[in-house]
Amino acid sequence: MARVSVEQRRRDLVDAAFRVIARDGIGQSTTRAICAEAGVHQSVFHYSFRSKKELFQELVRTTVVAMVDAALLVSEVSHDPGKSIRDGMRRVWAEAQAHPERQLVGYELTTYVLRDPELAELASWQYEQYYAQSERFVSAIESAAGVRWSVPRAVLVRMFTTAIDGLVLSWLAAGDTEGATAAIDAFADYFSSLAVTSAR
Amino acid sequence: MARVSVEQRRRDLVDAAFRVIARDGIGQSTTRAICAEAGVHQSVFHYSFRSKKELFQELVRTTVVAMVDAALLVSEVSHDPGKSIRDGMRRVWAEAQAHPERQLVGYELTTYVLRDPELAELASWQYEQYYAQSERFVSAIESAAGVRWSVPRAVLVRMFTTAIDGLVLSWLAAGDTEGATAAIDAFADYFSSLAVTSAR
DNA sequence: GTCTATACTGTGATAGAC
DNA sequence: GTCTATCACAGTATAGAC
Repeated sequence: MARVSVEQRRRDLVDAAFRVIARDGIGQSTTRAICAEAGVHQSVFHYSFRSKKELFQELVRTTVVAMVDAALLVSEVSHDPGKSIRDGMRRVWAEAQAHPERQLVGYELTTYVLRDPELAELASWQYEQYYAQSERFVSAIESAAGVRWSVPRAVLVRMFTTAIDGLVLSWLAAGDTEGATAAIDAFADYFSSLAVTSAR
Repeated sequence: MARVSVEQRRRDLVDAAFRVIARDGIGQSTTRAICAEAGVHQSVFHYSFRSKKELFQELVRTTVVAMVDAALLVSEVSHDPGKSIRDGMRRVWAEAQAHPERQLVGYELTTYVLRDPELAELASWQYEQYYAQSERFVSAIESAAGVRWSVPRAVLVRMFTTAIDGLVLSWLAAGDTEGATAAIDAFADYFSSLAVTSAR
């Protein structure tokens, strides 16, 4: 094995850990399995990270950032708020369908960190990232379409995020693509109906 | 230890497993921890269940039934559809706040069984139970208030279930009670607005 | 800096004495 | 039916040779 920096080793192991969890689940993400996936000896683990917990902190951060980046393309917002919302939700929905394992990893990491007092703050951080991404999207629509909302923006953001998060989880579990898609569109119609032309 | 039937032993171990997971998380639910919680020796496990997986099958079934039973009291439906929906959502929300560990166990079991091909069908069964319970509630409102809905009933049921499921998960993670409550009420307003007087 | 070897504990599961 | 003892292996972590 080539000599690489500790920083690179840590990135390699975090990437390997994600692949192991995506493929086999968080219950199988042992230090041995992660090192095997990264192609290094198991003892490499403990001079790259002080503990398994330390790797998981980095793993949650990088995974959530990757999920958020993949989710919403604010650039695709138009003057039509209804179309923007529907397109945005469908885009996120298509992304989730394209990478279901990544979504499942997200839920596994949430429940995992909630069980460890030292990691639990990562769960709230994770959902704050989701809300922030939704808020950027909602704000972009406000600007592009010149609208406000008939509910507080924070409430809309919460409902928007919840609708997607809840539908993806239920779709992973129940596997009912048509029902989930119908619900996505119905939610999009509702959120669109909350837009009111801004009095200027 | 008193001699008890194998059926009783299985029930005891399933109950103990639930308590272990509720307290310490699914990652700590080893056969040893479960037997210690039940007050029996570890070797008791394997003449009550053929494997750990067999216990988990029973655990998922009993836990989901208990969650569904605790959720919605259909009896409290009135002639006012808006009030019925808001009260129903608040009741489920209060139940979730009263027993957050039980909710978390629900999410842990979902992701757990999704990772095991032999157990994965339990995840779809779980969400079918949720939908069925929501559907009973929606149907009760239809009858009591004499209304229909401006979207297909199945779509309303899906949105209703998703709103609660998603809000509980985000509340467990982010811990924002006020925000979640505001979103609950906003969703309730929306679902109420879907009621239309039945043409008879 | 890297890897081998290994410590030590925890894991599901089983055999066999009582 | 119950319990002790134990298996075979997987878990995190470390010491020390190179």
